[in-house]
Amino acid sequence: MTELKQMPGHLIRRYQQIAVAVFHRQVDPLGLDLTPVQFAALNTLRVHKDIDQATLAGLIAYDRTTITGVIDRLTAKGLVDRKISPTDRRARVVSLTAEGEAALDRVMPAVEEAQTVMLQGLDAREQQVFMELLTKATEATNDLSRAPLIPLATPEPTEGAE
Amino acid sequence: MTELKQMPGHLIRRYQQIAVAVFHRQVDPLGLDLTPVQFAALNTLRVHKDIDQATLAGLIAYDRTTITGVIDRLTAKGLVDRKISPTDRRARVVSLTAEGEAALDRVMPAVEEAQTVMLQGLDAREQQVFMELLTKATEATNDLSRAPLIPLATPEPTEGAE
DNA sequence: TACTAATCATCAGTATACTGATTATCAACG
DNA sequence: CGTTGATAATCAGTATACTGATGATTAGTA
Repeated sequence: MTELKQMPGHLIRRYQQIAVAVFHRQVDPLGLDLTPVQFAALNTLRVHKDIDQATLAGLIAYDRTTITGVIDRLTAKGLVDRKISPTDRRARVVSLTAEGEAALDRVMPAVEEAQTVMLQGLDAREQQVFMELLTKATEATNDLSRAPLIPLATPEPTEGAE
Repeated sequence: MTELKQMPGHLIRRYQQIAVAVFHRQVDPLGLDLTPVQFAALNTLRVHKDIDQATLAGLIAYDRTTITGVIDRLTAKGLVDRKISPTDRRARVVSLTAEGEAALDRVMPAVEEAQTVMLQGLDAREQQVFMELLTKATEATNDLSRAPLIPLATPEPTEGAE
């Protein structure tokens, strides 16, 4: 496998660059000045209210260091609010502002369209297979990343199945 | 598709981060101080001798701006040589040094192992399907990137095809 | 309680990637 | 030959990502 174009790592890097370009192509015309990472943070904060930065990082597989800057910028834009946790003074609890909520509503359709564009080379069946295999490959190697995905602890741990 | 984990863009970003981590896990112990992008450049320069930076960028789908820094660092390490093109004084012709060649030889097995690790969650059949679909999806969206893959002009242009 | 280990956020430094601008050079054309 | 447009490389500025370190705080424990 000395051929670069046959290496998964190389293809993934290229595809990620394309994903970012497609995101901006869809989102920038809205004039919202959001990046893919910033969108992911906003989207997650709508579902999980009042979580600290470390938890947020785990939910989206960010590096803890990276998220400091991301939240800095989202705060500067007034889209999120960051304050010291009342239960742990080390932690910073992040939450969406009303502006953040509105921005998320506006950007959502564009982001969904971007996902469609990303997969435009594949037919419906291929898209499904691709997403399944990508999910499977990612889950199997999740722990090899410095910033693994860390789901919230589920209240009821299902025995046997994980 | 409001679920982040179902968005191809999000999964691709995660998988790319994993790819980088796996690369370093395999390569760093060799003490070579190479990044995935630097490896791709070296690997391509072995196949294509004496090409300028713009051509190299096209062959690996780099941004022209990015490659300036990459070649800077590879030059500083003594792995590549950069000189003004004898036929076009705007262009810089890049070539592997003997040290670059040796580094590439040393790092190659580690990089190949990294590709295997990346795909460890998939069986042989799934790996093949995944790579095919990833290649197809990437090719279909190549032109949406600021840094598309630009193959070398083939000597014989196939008629009919665009 | 005092000590130690762990955790949260942040900082410093480096390496991709991007946008947009600039300089040097080349190509094309009248 | 001179002007115009395109191209190669680079620079300035911003945003991820990473490594490794630090300060503040919490948790665990003797």
